[in-house]
Amino acid sequence: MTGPEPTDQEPAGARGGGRDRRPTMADIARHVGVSRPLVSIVLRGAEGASDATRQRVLRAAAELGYRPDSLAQGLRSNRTRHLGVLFALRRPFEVELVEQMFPVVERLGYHLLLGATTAFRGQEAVTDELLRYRCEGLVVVGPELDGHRLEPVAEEVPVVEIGRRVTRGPVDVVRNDDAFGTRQAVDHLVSLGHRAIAFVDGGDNPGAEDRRAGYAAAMAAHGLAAEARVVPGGYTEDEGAKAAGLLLSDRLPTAVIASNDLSAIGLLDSVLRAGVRVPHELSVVGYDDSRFARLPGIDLTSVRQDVPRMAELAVQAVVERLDLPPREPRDVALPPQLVVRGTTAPPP
Amino acid sequence: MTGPEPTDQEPAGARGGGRDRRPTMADIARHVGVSRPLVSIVLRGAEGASDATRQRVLRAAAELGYRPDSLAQGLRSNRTRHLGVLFALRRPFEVELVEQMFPVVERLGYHLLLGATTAFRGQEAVTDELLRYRCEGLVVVGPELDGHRLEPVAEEVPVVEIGRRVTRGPVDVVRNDDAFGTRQAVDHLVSLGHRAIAFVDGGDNPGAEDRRAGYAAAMAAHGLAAEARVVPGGYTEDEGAKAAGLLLSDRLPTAVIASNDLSAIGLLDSVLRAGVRVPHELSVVGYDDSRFARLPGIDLTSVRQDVPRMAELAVQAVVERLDLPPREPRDVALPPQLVVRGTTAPPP
DNA sequence: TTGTAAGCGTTATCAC
DNA sequence: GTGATAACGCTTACAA
Repeated sequence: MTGPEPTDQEPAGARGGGRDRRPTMADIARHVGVSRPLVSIVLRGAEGASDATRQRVLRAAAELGYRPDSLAQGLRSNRTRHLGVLFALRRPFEVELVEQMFPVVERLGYHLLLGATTAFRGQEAVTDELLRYRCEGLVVVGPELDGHRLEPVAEEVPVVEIGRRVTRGPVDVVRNDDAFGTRQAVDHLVSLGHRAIAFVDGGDNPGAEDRRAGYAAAMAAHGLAAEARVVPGGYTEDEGAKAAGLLLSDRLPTAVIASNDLSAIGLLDSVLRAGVRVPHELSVVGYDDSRFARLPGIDLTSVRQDVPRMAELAVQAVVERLDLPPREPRDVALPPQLVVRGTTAPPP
Repeated sequence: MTGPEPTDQEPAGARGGGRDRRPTMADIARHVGVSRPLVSIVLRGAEGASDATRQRVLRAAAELGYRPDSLAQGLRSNRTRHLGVLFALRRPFEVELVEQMFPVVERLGYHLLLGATTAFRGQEAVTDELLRYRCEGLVVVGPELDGHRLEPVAEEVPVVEIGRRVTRGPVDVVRNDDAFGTRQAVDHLVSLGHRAIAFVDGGDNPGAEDRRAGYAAAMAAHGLAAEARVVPGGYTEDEGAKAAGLLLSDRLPTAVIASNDLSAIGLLDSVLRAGVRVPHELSVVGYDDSRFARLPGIDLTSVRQDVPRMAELAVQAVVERLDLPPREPRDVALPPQLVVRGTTAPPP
């Protein structure tokens, strides 16, 4: 701890010269002349209060500027109605997924607590923080393969994984059919006349394994097993650029499928700088159909995942486990869709 | 409420067949054979416990898998040590800023509570949620101009605005010197030989007003007031594209400064599709130096804000108001820096 | 319909 | 150094 010594006293700031503490239900009760529980009933919208008192209580609450205390509510009722979501702030795909969760969570009567992993905080620390806040369920976007083990967490609260299954036990999984995605990419390229189609691997990132398998299977299905070529890579621009280096230094295929958009973009950059014309001499396909893929100047052919649907299914799965009796773990794989843009064309 | 009727009962899920409730301090106390407050002392690392009991308590806590309850802690101690941050999940610039806040907040002994505004939840709703959770301070990134009024909030907790001042009262502001940023852009273009330099406006978005003013002032300073031309726009790709339409349908300048990167990218797309060569026939400058600007295929000359420094200053300002006696509101404007890339060149 | 009593898990205050 | 007791703000019983 290098900063100012944290004092355990009441914070001084903002209370510019003896401001009142924030009003509680007791204040409202006193103000109206009823008991505290009655105020609670009214503010929760529960049954058991006359319309007359209801009016008076609500009026007083508004007057006093009352705001419910989520801490006290959660503590006492043993029900926070909060769902935690673990995701990486740097991954546009995951951020988009989280954004789509809000309306779903709201509709089911819950709230979303964001657990963002960053360069400074791994999945384990963030999970712990969410659980301290008594999240009732957890959605893990892009769970780490060798990282934090979620099994013990899944014993405590319902857990849903998005992107791939990493955890054994009663954990639901929502993902897209990654193998089908790369198969569509291969089909598309083959239909354009390509045969020498390389694949930039995604390492141990979410979905990467299936994308690789789908590529291999599709190549084999087209009788191109001998042409199949997997280059090591990852989900970042740097790794895509490195993969490009490997391809350039050896023999160049007529088409490359990258295991995600960022990697495709890094690869694009490298080959373009090396003087390779895209799509004239080399076709490139990405995966995710992220915001980047749609950018002018990139205009990347890519495989789109159904993000809103994934968000909806994931949240629903957690809530079901919360509100309904236990059931078998579910594993949903949504069909992705190839979006053809400017980086694919017939081979030279 | 259209979803399943929220039951107020205890959640059924995950407790697969009578799982134990999570252990509390009382459990540890019983396990070790000491009083509950003593356990509290040990776990908080406070003084007043012998090394012997300290060991035993810590061991028992680990054994039982104890996890502190933030709700109860916050409620009782009246000190959550949580700082809320309001930001838009869709704005890469704001996300980056938030990411940089984590280590700072941590270092000062606080935690960050993310309040993401989305298409579905505006600043007002999110602020309310953060305050219900007893955030002790609030960082507002890119405060809305005509939106939610923060004055009453600032009465309750310290508030810092990032990007521009919107709120009167004891609110600190951290921003970049937007006028200086666009001035650098103009200087750069003029030094390349440009005279017909247009500006795509940012509407009422954070910083837009000062960027426009800086543009106008710089043009005047170069004796180019007559050449100055402000086209209506915004901070999105769409608005940039629309602005491009306006420029194309009239007379094309030799250079354009867009009020942010996304708008510049939308503009780029439109002019490129119209057959205009960049930077040969038209130079383009953005603002923010976002991840997009650095992408190959975009390679946008842009104005960089010092994001980590802004994050640090903002957090420090809130914590100061929390821990230190009241002081005058502070308004810091950091100097941005022009980053020259491939979209600017001498005029034809 | 309303009020009383108790308790959620923790920390603060006091005795011993 | 340690333990009993009260309290944070709210909800859940149950009694009136």
